[in-house]
Amino acid sequence: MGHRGARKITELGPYHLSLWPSADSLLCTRPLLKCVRALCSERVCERGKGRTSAPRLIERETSPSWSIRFMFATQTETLKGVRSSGVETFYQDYTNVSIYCLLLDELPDERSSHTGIKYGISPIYTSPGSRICHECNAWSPASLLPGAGSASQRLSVTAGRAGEAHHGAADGSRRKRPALLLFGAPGCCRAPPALKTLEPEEEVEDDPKVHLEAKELWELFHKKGTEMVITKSGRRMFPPFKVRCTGLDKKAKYILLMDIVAADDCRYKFHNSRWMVAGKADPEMPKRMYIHPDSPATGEQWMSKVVNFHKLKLTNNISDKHGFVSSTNTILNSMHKYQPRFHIVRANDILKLPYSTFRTYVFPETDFIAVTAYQNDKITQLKIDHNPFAKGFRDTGNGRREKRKQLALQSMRSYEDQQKKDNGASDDSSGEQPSFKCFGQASSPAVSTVGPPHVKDFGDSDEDSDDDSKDGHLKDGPDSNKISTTTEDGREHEASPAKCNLFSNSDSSSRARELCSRTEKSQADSRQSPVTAISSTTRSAEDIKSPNLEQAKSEECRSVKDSFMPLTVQTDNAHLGHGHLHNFGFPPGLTGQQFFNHLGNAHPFLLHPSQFNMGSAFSNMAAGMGPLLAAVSSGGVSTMDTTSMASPPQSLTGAPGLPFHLQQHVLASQGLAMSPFGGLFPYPYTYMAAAAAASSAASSSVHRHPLLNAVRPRLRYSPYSLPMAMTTPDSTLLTTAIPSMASGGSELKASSPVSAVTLDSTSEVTSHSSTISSGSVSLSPKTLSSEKDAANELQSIQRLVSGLDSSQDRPRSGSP
DNA sequence: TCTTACACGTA
DNA sequence: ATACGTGTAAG
Repeated sequence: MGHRGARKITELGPYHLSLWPSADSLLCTRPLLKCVRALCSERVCERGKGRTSAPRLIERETSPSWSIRFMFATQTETLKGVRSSGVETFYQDYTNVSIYCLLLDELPDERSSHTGIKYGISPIYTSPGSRICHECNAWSPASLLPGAGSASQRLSVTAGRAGEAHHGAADGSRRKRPALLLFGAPGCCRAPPALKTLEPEEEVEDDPKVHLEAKELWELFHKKGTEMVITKSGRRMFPPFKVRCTGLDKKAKYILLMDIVAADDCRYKFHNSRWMVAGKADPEMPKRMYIHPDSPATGEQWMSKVVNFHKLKLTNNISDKHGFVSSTNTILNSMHKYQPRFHIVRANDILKLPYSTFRTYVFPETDFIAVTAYQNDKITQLKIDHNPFAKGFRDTGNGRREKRKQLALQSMRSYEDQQKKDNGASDDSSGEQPSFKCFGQASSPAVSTVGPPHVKDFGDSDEDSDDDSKDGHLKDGPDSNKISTTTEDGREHEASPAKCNLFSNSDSSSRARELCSRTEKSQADSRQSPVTAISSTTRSAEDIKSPNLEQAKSEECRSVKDSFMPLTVQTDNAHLGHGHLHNFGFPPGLTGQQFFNHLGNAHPFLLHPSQFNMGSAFSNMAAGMGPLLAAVSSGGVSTMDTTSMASPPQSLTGAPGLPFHLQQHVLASQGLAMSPFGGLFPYPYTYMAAAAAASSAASSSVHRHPLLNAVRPRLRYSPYSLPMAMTTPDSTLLTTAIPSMASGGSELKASSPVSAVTLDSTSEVTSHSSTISSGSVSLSPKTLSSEKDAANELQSIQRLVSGLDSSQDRPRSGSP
C-alpha cells in the first residue's frame, strides 16, 4: 500500500486537524488532506455561510489501499447526492472503512479571513490508542486526534436532530455545530495480536444437518421464478428463509449466519412472461453477512427451534437519509439473481468468526430475482396467497381491499365507458390486475385463489403451469408460517455444509475463480439439487469443491473441523496492516485476515467475511464504530468491544445512557459501515483480501489495493471467495446483535463489554429461548454493568450519528 | 424503472 | 393500541 509519508501523523495533536487549514499537519495524511481540501472547497465554505441544503457526501479515493469519505451529518435529508463516479466505488469505501467522526469547528477569524473558510475540523470521537501505521500509512482514529479532547468532551457533543450536531457545553449551552463524519479506511500493517484472550473452543463432534423450512413453498415460488421486492427501507423475504438444524453438539456454541450472494453475473429482464438474461450484471453491492441475533447459542438451543432470518431485509438503497445502511439490510441490485446461503460456525464468540470454519448450506430453490416491482403476476399472486401480511389483497370473502378497489374502478370505468365508451382496454386492465390472477396459488388452501380468478396467466414460463398442483401441499398457504417444508423428510432437504475457513491460502485466488465459474454452472443446476452444501475448508482448496449445487445435499464436506486458526498473519497481509485492531479493541487475533482468508477459500458462495450483519443496529455500530465507541464512552473505556454492542436490530436506540446525539453519531458511523470487519473485527486488510476479493464487497476495497486490483475483475460469483490474501476487509459489515460478549481478552473486558442484553432474539419462530435471547451466554458478570452502560452509550451514539431513525428504533438495550 | 402514499392486514 | 409488513396505484 502506499506509504505516503504519513510519518508525522503520530505526532499530530488532537487539534491538528481541527486547525485546519493547517495543511502541514495534514500532509502527513495526504489522503486526508486531499479529502479535506475537497471538502472545504466544495462544502465547508458554503457551510460557513450557512447551513446548507442538501446533504452531501463527498468521496475521494485517496490511495490504492484506502480512501476517506466525508459526510456532513448536518444534513437533514438524504444523502442521495452521493457523488461518485460509480456506485461501486462508493461502496467500496463504504465497506472498507472505519469511521471517524469529526465536527467542524469554527475557525478563528484570523484563520478564516484569508480563506473564507469558516470551519475547521475537529474530531469528535477517536479511539485512544489509535495512530497511524508508518508502514502502510494507515490511519487510525487516535492518530487523528490523539488526545483530542477528553472523553467527556467528546461526549459533550450532542446531536440534535438528524441533521444537526450540537456541541453541548458544560454550561449546558448548545450551539449548533456542523458535523463532519469522516470515514477512513483503516489500514495497518502491524501484525494482529493473537487472540488469546478468548475462551478456547472445546473440541466437539458434530455433524450438522440443515433443513430448509417451507421448502414446498419455496419450490412453488421457484417454479415461477421467485421474485423478491427490494425497497428503499428494506423488504423482508418471502417466502421466509428459515431453517431447522440437527446434528449440532448440544453444548457447543454456534453462530448462525446467512447472506445473499449473486447467483450469476447476469442482469435479467422479464420479457414475454419470462425471465431472460439482459446483459451483464451490474457491479455487486457490498455484501453483508447477517448474523442471527441469537448467536452465539448452544447447539441445543438452535436445534430446539426453527431458525428464522426474517429480520434480514432486502434493499436497493445504498444509504438511508444519513448515508447509512441499516444493519439488517442487504443491498441487492434490481433485476439480478441472488442465492441466499446459510452458514453454521462453531464458535463461542463472534470475535472468533474470522478464525472459524464456516459450514455453508445452499438451497437452490431459494434463489430469486430482486425486483423493485413485481414482474410476474403469478409471483404476485403467490405472495398474496401465502404471505399473511398480504391478506388484504386476497380475494377471499372478506374483503380484499383490492377487490374493492377494483370493483370501484370497474364501476367507475363502466361509468366512464358509458359516457365515453373508450376503452375496451379498460376492461382488460381491470382484469389484468395482477393480484387477481390466480394461477396457481393453490397452495393456500383457504383463501387462496378462489376468488375471482382473473387470471390471466401469462403462462409464463412453461414451468409455471403447474403451480397449482403443488400448492395444495402447502399447508395453509396463506400463512407461510405454517408451512414448514422442512419437515422431517428431511434429509433431502438437509444440506451439508461445506466448510470453509476464513483462512485462505494465497493461492486461493486462482481457485476462487474456478469456483466462480463453477458457481455459474451450479446455478443452472441449482434447481435440481435441493440443497447444496458447500464445504470449503480453508486449507484444502479441494474442499471447496464445487460450490455448486450439484454436490447437493448429501455431500458434506466437513473437512476441516473448525479450525480455529488464527492465522498468523500472512505475510502478505502483514503489510496491509491490521492496525485497526487495536483501535477497535478487538482482540487482535480477531483481525480479519484470517477471517477473510477462510472465507475466501470457500467455494464461490463463500461468505465474505467483511460483511457481517448483525441483526441489531447496534452491532453495526460496534463493528464499524469500535473506535468511536470507545472514545465515546465516557467511562473512559478505552475501547469498546464490538462484542459488547449487541442490540436488537430494531431496538437500537434504546440506550438510555448516552446522550441522544451521541447515539446518533454512533449509528451513523456504523451505518457507514464501516469496515465490515473492520469494525467488528479489526482485521488487517489482508485477510480480507482473500475472502473478500471475490465478493463485490471485496471489490470495493480492492480497488484501493493494488493487489486487490488485480483481483478486481470481480468475480461475481463468489463474492466471498477471493483467494487473495490481501483483500481488504472492507466490504462487509458485521452486524449483529451480539449477545454475549464473551470474555474478551483482558483488553476487551477492560473496554467495557456491553451486555449484549438487548439482543433481540428474534428468533422468531417458536421459542426463542429466553436464554438465548438473553444472551446470557457469555457475559461475564463483572462486565455486565459496564457492558450495559457501554451498550447504552453505543446506542446513543449510534443514534446520534445516524441521527435518524431514532424514532424507529427502540431501545431495547436496557438491561432486562 | 423506481418511489411514494395508502389501505389493510399481522403481531 | 402501536408498530410494522404487504402490494397497489399513481407519480
